[in-house]
Amino acid sequence: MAAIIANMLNTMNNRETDSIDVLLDYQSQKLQDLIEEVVRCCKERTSFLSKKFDIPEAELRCLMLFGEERYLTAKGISQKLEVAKSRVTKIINGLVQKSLVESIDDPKDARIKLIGLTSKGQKKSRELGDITKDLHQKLLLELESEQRKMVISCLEILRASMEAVKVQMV
Amino acid sequence: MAAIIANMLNTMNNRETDSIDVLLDYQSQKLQDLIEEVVRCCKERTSFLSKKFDIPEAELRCLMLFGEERYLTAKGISQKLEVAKSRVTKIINGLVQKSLVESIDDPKDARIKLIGLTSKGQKKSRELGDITKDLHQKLLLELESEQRKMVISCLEILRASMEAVKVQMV
DNA sequence: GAATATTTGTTCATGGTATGTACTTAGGTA
DNA sequence: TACCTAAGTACATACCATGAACAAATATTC
Repeated sequence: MAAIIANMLNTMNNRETDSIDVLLDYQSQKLQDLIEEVVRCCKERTSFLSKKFDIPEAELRCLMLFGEERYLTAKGISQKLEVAKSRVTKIINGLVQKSLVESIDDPKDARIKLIGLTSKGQKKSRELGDITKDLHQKLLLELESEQRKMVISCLEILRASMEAVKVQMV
Repeated sequence: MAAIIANMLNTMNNRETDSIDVLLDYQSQKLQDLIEEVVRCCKERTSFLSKKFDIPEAELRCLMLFGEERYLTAKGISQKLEVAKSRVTKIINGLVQKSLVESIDDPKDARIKLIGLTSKGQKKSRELGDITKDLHQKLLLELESEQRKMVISCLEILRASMEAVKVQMV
């Protein structure tokens, strides 16, 4: 069906009155399907890692937040993860119970708890980061050098357009 | 920081011994970030629609399954949605309570219930589909004609590569 | 044709994701 | 000191999703 339309479009050579609309219809459907599949594939990946490590997805996400920073606060984590503060409490509790993270009192402000990775947590975090990086490198190695650059710049264009549409949506 | 590395890479002209690895490192990080942002943007969109229609995301997804088909079975929905059968029961219950969907007994097989959209459900489904289509068209209209084709073919390449990596992962 | 197996859908227990409100405690400010 | 704001927690609620156990109907096999 899609092939038929594609052929139609080719033979029409994009010169007819509504061929532009037909083309746009076809392309937007294609775009929708492709994005959906990419998203699905990412969801599969995170779910796979969650099962592999036997750690809930939200906790994994939290674990990956400690990039260079030694300590994070619950509030900071809440902002980076884009979830409510109360959600962070639960996530941290899970990680503390697994001894991946520990919280100490801020010496200057007793309201604040500093959350830091334990050595076990650091190991897991590094391991997880390595797997993710490896996965993306493998993905790039599927491509020719020129394709890599093109795919990345196309994603950049796509992201910018999505942002632009989001803004004008309101 | 990324800009520094990018400049470094340009001046090196990709000829040094490890420049390929450095480039790959840079590109894989970039790829990871871009994909993450695209995924986040999609999640925002579905969450936005769910709030706008006051219908849970899973139910919206289900609503969009009735493309041309008059009736779907719970099993069919389960496969299309890629969720457990028991989940479908809940989703259908929600949609029935909102009078968006109704289930009738299959005349040939008493085990099977045929799920079909009510007229209200058809309206919602069409409305939802129109919004989604409009969104993707707006996105494409942000781009030049040539860019559109390129972004779509790049997404196709990306999807294929993700699939290839997934397969070799096991 | 009766016994057995399979298919369809439901219920229930469980666990993960996420929010918002109310609350406690601690710091800042007037 | 009295008041306000900030940080974190507890709790109620709702949604997402699975798997096991089950009931009813249909298929298969002998």
